[in-house]
Amino acid sequence: MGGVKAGQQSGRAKRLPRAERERQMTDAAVRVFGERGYRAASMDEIADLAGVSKPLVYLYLNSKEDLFTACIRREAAALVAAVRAGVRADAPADRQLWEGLTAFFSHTAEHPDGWAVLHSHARTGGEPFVAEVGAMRDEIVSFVTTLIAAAAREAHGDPELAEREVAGLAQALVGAAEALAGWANADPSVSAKEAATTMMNFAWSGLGSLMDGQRWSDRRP
Amino acid sequence: MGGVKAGQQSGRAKRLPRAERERQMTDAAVRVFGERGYRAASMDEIADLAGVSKPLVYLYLNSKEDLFTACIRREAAALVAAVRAGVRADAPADRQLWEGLTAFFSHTAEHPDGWAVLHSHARTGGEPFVAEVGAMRDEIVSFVTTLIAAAAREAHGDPELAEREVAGLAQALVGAAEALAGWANADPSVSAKEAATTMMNFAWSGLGSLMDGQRWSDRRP
Amino acid sequence: MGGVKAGQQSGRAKRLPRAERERQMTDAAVRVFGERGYRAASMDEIADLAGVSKPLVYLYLNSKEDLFTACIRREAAALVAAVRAGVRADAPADRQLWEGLTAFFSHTAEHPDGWAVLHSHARTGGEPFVAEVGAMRDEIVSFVTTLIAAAAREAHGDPELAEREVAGLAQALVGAAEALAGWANADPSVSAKEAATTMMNFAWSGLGSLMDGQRWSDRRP
Amino acid sequence: MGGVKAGQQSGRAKRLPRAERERQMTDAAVRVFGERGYRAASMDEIADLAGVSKPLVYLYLNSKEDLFTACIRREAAALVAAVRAGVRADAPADRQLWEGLTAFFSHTAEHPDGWAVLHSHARTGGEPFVAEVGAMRDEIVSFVTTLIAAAAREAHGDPELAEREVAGLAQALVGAAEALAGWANADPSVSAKEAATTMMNFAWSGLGSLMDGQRWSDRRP
DNA sequence: TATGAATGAGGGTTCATTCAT
DNA sequence: CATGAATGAACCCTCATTCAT
Repeated sequence: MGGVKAGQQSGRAKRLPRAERERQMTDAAVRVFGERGYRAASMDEIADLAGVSKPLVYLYLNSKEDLFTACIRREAAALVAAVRAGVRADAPADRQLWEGLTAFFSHTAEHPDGWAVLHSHARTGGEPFVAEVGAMRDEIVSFVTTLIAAAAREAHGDPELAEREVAGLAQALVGAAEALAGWANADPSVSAKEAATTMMNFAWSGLGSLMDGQRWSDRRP
Repeated sequence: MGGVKAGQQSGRAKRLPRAERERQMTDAAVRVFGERGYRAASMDEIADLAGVSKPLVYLYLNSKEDLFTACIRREAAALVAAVRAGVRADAPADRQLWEGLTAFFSHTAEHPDGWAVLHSHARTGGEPFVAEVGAMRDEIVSFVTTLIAAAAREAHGDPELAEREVAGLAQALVGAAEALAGWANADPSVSAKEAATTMMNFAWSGLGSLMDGQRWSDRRP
Repeated sequence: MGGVKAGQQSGRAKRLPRAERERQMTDAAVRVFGERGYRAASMDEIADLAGVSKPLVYLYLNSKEDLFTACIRREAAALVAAVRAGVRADAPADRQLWEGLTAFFSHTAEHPDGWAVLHSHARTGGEPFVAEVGAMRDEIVSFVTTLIAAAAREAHGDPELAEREVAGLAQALVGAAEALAGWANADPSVSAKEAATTMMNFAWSGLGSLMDGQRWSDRRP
Repeated sequence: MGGVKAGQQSGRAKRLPRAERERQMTDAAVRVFGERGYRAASMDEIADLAGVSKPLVYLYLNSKEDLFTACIRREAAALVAAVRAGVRADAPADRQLWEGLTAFFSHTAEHPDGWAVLHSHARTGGEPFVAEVGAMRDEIVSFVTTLIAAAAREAHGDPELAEREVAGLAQALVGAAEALAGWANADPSVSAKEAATTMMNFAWSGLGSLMDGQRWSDRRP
């Protein structure tokens, strides 16, 4: 069943500059952490997959915790960069949101292990990792919030959204996107664009209604 | 560091009927699994917190895997029951949805460890556990889907929602609700009703627009 | 694979006189010890197969070691009794030996677990058990020795067998018989009489030659 | 009680090449398995006697089962090699048999733990081990059979031994030899040559009679 | 007579980590 | 730069045995 293939454990590894070796190791680590989770991953498997000996991993990356942190940082940075790169700053806000979502779904689909590290595993490994991934989430939430505010100004001039309301909305939005990412990645026939469009359909008109001052009420007219 | 306080490890545990001991053990297990995750949880800590010796845990619950499965089943059943109990079947669909969401947010807020087991940990522990929570999730998704369909019929007669579209929407909705649960539980000042209302505001009008045939489009008019 | 079927673990066991309960337990113990060996056998399985609770086993048989000892004693006594019963004291010595062998092969074939306890397991469980089964072996060896001596007197008047020589012969004889028992029991088409006849063919003429003073020599004529 | 003296458990073990450490470990394992049996032996004791930590044993030998199998293989190979080395191929068949027996008794006397592993313990540890020793036993039986056949041709031209008869004889012979080995090893005053001679006296003339067509019969003339 | 409830002790196995070369 | 050799600590699990009814 799902297994990580063995690395090239052929004798002595060729000498390489440190930066590249570190990249190899982090690559391997992301794969193993992504497939197994933090606790279930073993440094043995990581070193083996990277094609180096365990002491070298410790020499460069210091400890399992540090290695995992490095994975989180790298994958988070890559995801944020991908989203940023996918957005044209001069486009209208809704278009920017759609582009960002598309980039998000594309990137997570192409880097499932990295996404698993961020989404599934970093949140179950205890405080230090949660904080690490929280930083990225905040960055994305803030980006989305900016877009929503921009859209609100574009379309309505005076958005009647309280700050607390926005916070909840952002959580819901990001959570919905994350769930959709899982769904889209599990079914290869779902493209990133399709997922992004579903999100827009789901969220955009709701946001619009909110900005128009409409609220759902449990008291019927 | 988050820690579970030690149980009464004083001498021999008082004799109790099996059913009650089993409940104690499962209680402890939910707490430890919820705080640490499946792999990081130790049977020693669970036994200690339950105030019994490890062999008794094994005698009654058989293995770590079985114990975790038992936790998942119990917490899933409790959550589903809470949601069902919170809904008045004769209310309008949107009201039912709001009631269900309120019950959902209430229950997860009152049972954070159980919710962590279901939401965070069961999904990272490998196939058997994923299947176990999947069943619950399906049950909830199906419940939500029914409500949406009912609302669509009530309000629009002829919902133009393709099946694939509904699948994506359900994922997004449930994902949003789960994310909101995390947010609401982290901030005690957010009540379950507030979270439910946020969800309704976010989702209900969007669903309405969809049912009216409106779609977001990346081509501007 | 080889497994011991579960006993009647139906609720509370009926009250029985102690002697019979002890027999049930020893029966079960012989079966489990025979199949698994001393260390691998578990008191749980024995109690279960006997259809009683574990404390009762301890109440009657005291400990695992005592229980195993009781098994050895019982099976050894049964085997010796079977061999004695199979021999007519007024027959010629060779006939007596054949009858004894036949009884031996019959009994071991009919009680494979008991035989396994004596032959395979009692000898690997450390000093106390070895001594126990050694007593039986000595008894049989002494019986055989008597027969050989009788035969020698019958046929030759003056047996030229040194005592040490007899000791080695007896070991070889009994070892051969034990090995044949394993062979015969493994193949159901081999009857006890056939095995006994093989033994006689193998051993009797050799003994005869010895008693006639013939010896094998490594110096060729 | 028979005990294995503690190894040098002082601090960190000196660095040694893997092959040598493996040999040390297997040596220790043979001793402990030989004295205690498979189940009763503990990896702790083996590691301690080998003067290394338990993880190293697992790193090199993989598991208790694999370690036991390695012991069986090594001791079986050594025994077979010793017997082969003791036999001059150009000697007459009976002389060859005597030489083989002498080598057999010598080797088992010098390696009592190895012999205990093969004879006593490998046969009670379940299928995998039984198969492993079975191979060796077959090799020896086949060797002996060849010798008997050769002797038969040398002396009698036309041996009238049915195949089934030979099978039984081989079992008896090997069983007798094994029993004699136990007897000889228990009494240090019995030399290997003496044991071998006893076997020849016991078996050779009997075989000769058989090949001459004589059979024991339970019907007296 | 008989048992359900409970445990101390130990066994096999794995893992993150370090030392010495 | 890179590794083979080595381990302390912990974990899951089982077992013989006892206590209280």
